Amino acid sequence: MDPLDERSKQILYAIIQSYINKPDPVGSRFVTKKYSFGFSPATIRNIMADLEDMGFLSQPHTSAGRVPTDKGYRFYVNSLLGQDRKINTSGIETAFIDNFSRKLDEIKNDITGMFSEVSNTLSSMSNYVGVALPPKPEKSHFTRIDFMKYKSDHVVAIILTDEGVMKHKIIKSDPSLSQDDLNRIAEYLNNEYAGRTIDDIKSVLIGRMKADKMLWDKLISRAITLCEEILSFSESDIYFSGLHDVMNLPDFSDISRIKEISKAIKDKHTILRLLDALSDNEGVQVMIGDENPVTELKNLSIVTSPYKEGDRNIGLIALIGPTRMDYSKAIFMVETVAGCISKTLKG
Amino acid sequence: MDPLDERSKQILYAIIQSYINKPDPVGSRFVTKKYSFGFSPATIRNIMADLEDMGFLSQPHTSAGRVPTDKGYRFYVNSLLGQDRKINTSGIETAFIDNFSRKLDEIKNDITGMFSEVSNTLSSMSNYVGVALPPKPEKSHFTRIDFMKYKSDHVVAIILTDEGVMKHKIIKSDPSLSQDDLNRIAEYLNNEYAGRTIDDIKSVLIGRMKADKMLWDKLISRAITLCEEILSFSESDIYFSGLHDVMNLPDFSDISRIKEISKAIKDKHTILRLLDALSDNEGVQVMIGDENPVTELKNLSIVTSPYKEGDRNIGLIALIGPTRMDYSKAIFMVETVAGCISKTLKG
DNA sequence: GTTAGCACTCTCCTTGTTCGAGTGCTAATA
DNA sequence: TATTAGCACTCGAACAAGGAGAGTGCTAAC
Repeated sequence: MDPLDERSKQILYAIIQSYINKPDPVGSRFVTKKYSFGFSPATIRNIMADLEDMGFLSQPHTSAGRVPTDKGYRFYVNSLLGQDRKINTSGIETAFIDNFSRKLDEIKNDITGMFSEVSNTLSSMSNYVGVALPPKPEKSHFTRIDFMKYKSDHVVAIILTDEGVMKHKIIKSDPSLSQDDLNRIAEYLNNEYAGRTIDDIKSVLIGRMKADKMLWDKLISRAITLCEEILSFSESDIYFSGLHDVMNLPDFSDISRIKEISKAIKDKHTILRLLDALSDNEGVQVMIGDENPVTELKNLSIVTSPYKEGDRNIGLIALIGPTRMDYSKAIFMVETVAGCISKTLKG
Repeated sequence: MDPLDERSKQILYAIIQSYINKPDPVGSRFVTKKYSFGFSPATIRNIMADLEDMGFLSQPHTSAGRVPTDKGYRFYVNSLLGQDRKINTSGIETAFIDNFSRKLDEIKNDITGMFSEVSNTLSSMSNYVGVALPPKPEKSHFTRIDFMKYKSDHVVAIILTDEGVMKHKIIKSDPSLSQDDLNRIAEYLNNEYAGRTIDDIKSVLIGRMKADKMLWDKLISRAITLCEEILSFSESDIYFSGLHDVMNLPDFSDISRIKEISKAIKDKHTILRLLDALSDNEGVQVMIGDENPVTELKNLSIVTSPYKEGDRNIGLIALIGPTRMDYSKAIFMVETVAGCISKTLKG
């Protein structure tokens, strides 16, 4: 299957690592000097030519060195993912991670603050764009709901979930609903449905509530209308940060590349959909350049990992950067930060 | 006071308008051609040299045309602000404004959505960075508070205000406080303090609550602790948008300029403080380049206007762009959008 | 299979040149 | 006295030419 012999692999690996380290096309002479393979430049040249034929490398122009292709990065990432990543080789200090973990714990009651902190940390540590998707309310366990009357013909609904995710919503409602009525509806919901996921409640239980109608008559029918509106959440939140830092990377010294990435994160919907689709998979995932289904991201790479509550994936974080990404560091960071979040949500 | 004669003013005005329209240094020949003042280029040159001596214009290099200085723009803006702006000269269609106004009305119950819509509209219409500051909760009128017990040792507090701004907060609390206790505290607060501004409650009433202590004994003392924590809001929200669109302006064709503006809006705190300081002033305000107290904004201009609820300024919107801004359009937009918001909040 | 040697290619940088736009100054003009 | 025409001058943008440097592919020798 894999037509690469060991030597070619080592050289390819070395070239990619060197290029990630410094974005200059890598020449045969450089390889022999920097890494002591014990071959002359001419030999390396032959191998490099082969690697180019196989699509792992490419030449910007005839007399330049070689540059990895997406396929080359894929090889590199695959061998990284095959390695044992328990050892921190990313250059990120463990003290920093501990510190971050402690900080998360302090602010875990403020889900907004927590996830903006997460994306900030991701980006500032990596110099790539940090992305954080908070737990989706639909997948969370319903803990409690409360209603408040507001301005006679509106109702404020507040939903609490296990992870502390809270949604509030102001809804126009029948003015004849009194605060007492609302309290009764809330009590009913809290008693009957606590512990279920919102998705459950939405799909299955609204049907059942309709069946309960005989019990509660017209109050319940109003409650149903209310709930249907409340449980239809608008699009999830998503936190980005680090566009500014990314501009300092040599990969984005060209203004059109900045426009590219800024366009990609500008319309959140696209990325949201993409990440949503990934959120059920396990472990770190890497999408390199062209592998990306979204046009706007064809020149970028995404490293992403879900985080868990117990054994359910409930959300996701990611790093977006140039295809010439420090994948080793990015993978380590994303894995570590996801681990911190899972730990915080558990504790 | 003003050493400019009418003729010089007209020429200066024309030069600035031309430069705003197209960022090429304006030469004497061009002025004579484009605007028919009836003088030869030589005469115009003399006047331009005078204007340069007075600091209204500057030359990028000896043989280039002239470019407005900050002082020049200030002259331009002052004469704009002196004009009657009731007439829409900005090229923005009234149909669009009506549409926007209607849209605002639809989503006025969702303060987050509303203000992100505001900043989006500002930016997409102008191609500058749109900024929106939602009403500060501290200045809002307290309408209602509610508490919910959460995970035995936490309390969720929800505060509603007149403008519908709602803050929720999860607070660690004494586990012995029962939901009943919480309800009684809430009832007390709702009865006693509805209608006051949060600032009021914070500064004056917490003192009074302490005096009430005899009445309610230890429950109230707990309530006080709770309230103190609840009413200390974190920094206000601020919505930015349009960094992406700004990149298409010729003023930001240089990457370092993009970094500049992106840095400026990256740390929200600075701009927040700046705008906060302006929010008590009446009407549109323009800060041009150097006039700006914040270093990061020395090369940018800000056009801003407060919006009202009744006759109180409760929040603020702004446009940030290059000093070569279409001030006429920007002023019109900011004024109009602020008007729409005020109208929506009233209705 | 590996290596040395060599001609070749391509980019980057520097230098020189031209062209055009626009200026400032001076002397002539109304 | 204000305005204008004329002219020499300056500067930047655009283009061309040439050399340096890095790296390649190919061939023949080891």
